[in-house]
Amino acid sequence: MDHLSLLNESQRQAVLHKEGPAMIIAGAGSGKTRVLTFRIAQLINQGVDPFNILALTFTNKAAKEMRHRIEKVIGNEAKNIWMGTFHSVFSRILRSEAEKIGYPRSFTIYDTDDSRTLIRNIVKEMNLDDKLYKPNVVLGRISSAKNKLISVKQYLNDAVIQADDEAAMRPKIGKIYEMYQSRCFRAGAMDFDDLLFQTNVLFKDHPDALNKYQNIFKYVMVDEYQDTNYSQYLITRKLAAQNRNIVVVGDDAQSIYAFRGADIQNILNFERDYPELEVFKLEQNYRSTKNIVHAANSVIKNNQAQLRKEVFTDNEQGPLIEVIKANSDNEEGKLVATTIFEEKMGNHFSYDDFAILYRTNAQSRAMEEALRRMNIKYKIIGGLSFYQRKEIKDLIAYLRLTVNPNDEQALRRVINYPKRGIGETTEQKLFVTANDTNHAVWEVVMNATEFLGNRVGTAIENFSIMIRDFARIAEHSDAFEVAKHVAKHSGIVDDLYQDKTVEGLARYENIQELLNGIKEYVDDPEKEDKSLSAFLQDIALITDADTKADDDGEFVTLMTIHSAKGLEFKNVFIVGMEENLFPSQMMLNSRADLEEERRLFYVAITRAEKKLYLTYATSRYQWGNLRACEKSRFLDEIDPKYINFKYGDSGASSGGNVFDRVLQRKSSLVAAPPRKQVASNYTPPADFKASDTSKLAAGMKVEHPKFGFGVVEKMDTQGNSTKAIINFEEVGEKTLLLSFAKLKIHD
DNA sequence: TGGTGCCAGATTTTT
DNA sequence: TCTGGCACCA
Repeated sequence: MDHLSLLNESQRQAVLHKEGPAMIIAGAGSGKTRVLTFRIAQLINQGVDPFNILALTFTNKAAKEMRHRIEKVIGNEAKNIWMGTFHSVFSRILRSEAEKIGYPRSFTIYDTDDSRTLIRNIVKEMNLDDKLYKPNVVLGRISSAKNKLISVKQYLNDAVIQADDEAAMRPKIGKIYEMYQSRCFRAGAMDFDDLLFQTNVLFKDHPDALNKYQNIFKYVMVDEYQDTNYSQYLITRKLAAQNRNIVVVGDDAQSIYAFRGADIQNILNFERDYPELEVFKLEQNYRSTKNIVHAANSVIKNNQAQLRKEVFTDNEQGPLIEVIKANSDNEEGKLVATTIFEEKMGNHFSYDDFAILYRTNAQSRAMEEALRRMNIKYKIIGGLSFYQRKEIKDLIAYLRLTVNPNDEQALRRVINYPKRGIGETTEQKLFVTANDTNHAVWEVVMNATEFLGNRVGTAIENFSIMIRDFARIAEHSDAFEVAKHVAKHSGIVDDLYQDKTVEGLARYENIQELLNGIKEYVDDPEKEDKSLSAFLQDIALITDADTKADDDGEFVTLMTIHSAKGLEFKNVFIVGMEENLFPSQMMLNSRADLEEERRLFYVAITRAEKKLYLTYATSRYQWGNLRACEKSRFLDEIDPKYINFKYGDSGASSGGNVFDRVLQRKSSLVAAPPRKQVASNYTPPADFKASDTSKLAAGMKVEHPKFGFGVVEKMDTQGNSTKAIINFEEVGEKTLLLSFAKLKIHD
């Protein structure tokens, strides 16, 4: 095996480990992914069937990357490995076993927004104080119960939990949990936590199913083990119970998801469950310079709770870590942007070599502005994801309803969008009737005239006829065909045509973009199931962090530290190194919280290969107010011999007093140009009629009911979908999907 | 029923 | 600053 020569001794031992339980403690940058990939390749080379290997990762991205790397070593067989996040692998399994636990095969996956709205509704229906029962608080409580595998029944019967809720003045949470769970069940929906919870239920109540998967997954591997919660821990324990071939990889110093129920206890549980366990420690860092590794070590030393491990490196010393002080968040952005520009020019870096990491998504704004001003291309990972935009959620809601008409949240979302005269009162009546008569809401919807009388009844029944019509199409068409039909006939597109503001145009384009995305999904030869239902399952678990980077051009990457885990960059900026921001003020209440925050800082530092910059500002806008900031305690925890201090240049003018900054802001506000509305002035003529676009070609002049006149620049045909890139007189270049856009050809 | 306008609360991180 | 919820009116 020639690839074994690429490994150091402890890596090699870990790779060669074949049978039995093992734990790999892998320090940051110690070649963990390489060890995992090689081990899988090694197993397959030794005759293990890829279908018998289950590899669980933390993000879809990590899974995809690992698959690629294995493919490089062993070729196409890599496709057959079961690899993915806990959520995606087990939703796939639940999908085929759904009936066993009483859910429909095409169950809906509720995202956090759906869960929150449902809870808000329940709180309202129960006449509880919504100031006390805030959706986020309630959901958090329910979620952590589920992650600890506490069912509704157990929750209600547990004296300690009940006392806890009472002490918090929220005694009704158990009741809400009960309602919430039964509503989800009736809607044929699972939330994120249910995907794990119900997998446990399936394995507990159906030994035959458990047995089946125990026999499939002869070799189980778990990456980022320190971030698993109890529910996940139990799933892996059950799956590995028969063959005991389980290998977990983790680093307690990088545990940053306790807020989501991750429990370091799982590492200790693991040692208890498998006394015959072998432990491998990977301590040599291949990623970063000595300065960075030592600085990271000096930070993590401040944590009391940690497994003993000494990360070291043979890499060069490298430059000192720069600490940069700015007078405001905007100046911080400016300093970061200019530094990136100068470094790139001076050292022949690509923009891909830079990442800006922050604690909260809100901080991206100042950075974006500065980068834009300097014409530096950037890409934001995370934040408000594409699938969270209103118009996208609307169309998705129609699609969800098409697949699963019991989906309550989807129904609420679109029953009166676009407006069809079904108001809030009627909507309430629908749900009350359903509850009173013990019917599914969808039953009531289909027979609305019977329950609610003729006037509104007809409107509702028409709506239901439309949805059933969609469902009929979905039976024999792929996801793209259905989506295209739904976009047109639901009235969403027409509704967006009405809106001529910049935002309106953007929304319209987003719908196009979604359709393009579905088209790509359907054309992807690796996807076996092209049904709408499969597509919906897929996107429910995709986050923005997973979407592939835009192929062309180089970009500076912006993201939260959480999403940066597992990644590495030559140059890293950690911005907003301020008290109450990083560490976050929500994390200052307990030692455990503060230590998690410190581990987060450790993760951030160890993303850097060559050079690390830490920046902070002495004032910052928050909720529209300027606030003074103090530099983070974390800066003082780094051994100063690894640091070089630098100050923002504009400090000389005024000393950076907060009040001066206010004045400066005010004057710059006055000077700022008025916001412009780049709406198109074009209004389509009353007799606008779309032409047959089958012979459309570059150079032709066209008219679009929303964008006005334009010239076709380029046609782009892929499979049976054709896109036209059109340069419009008023709104510039747009890419339109021909099967969808209404165009009139002028010759 | 639907539109407007005011007020309060939000920012921690993600599957 | 921005958003979403709610009250009030047509």
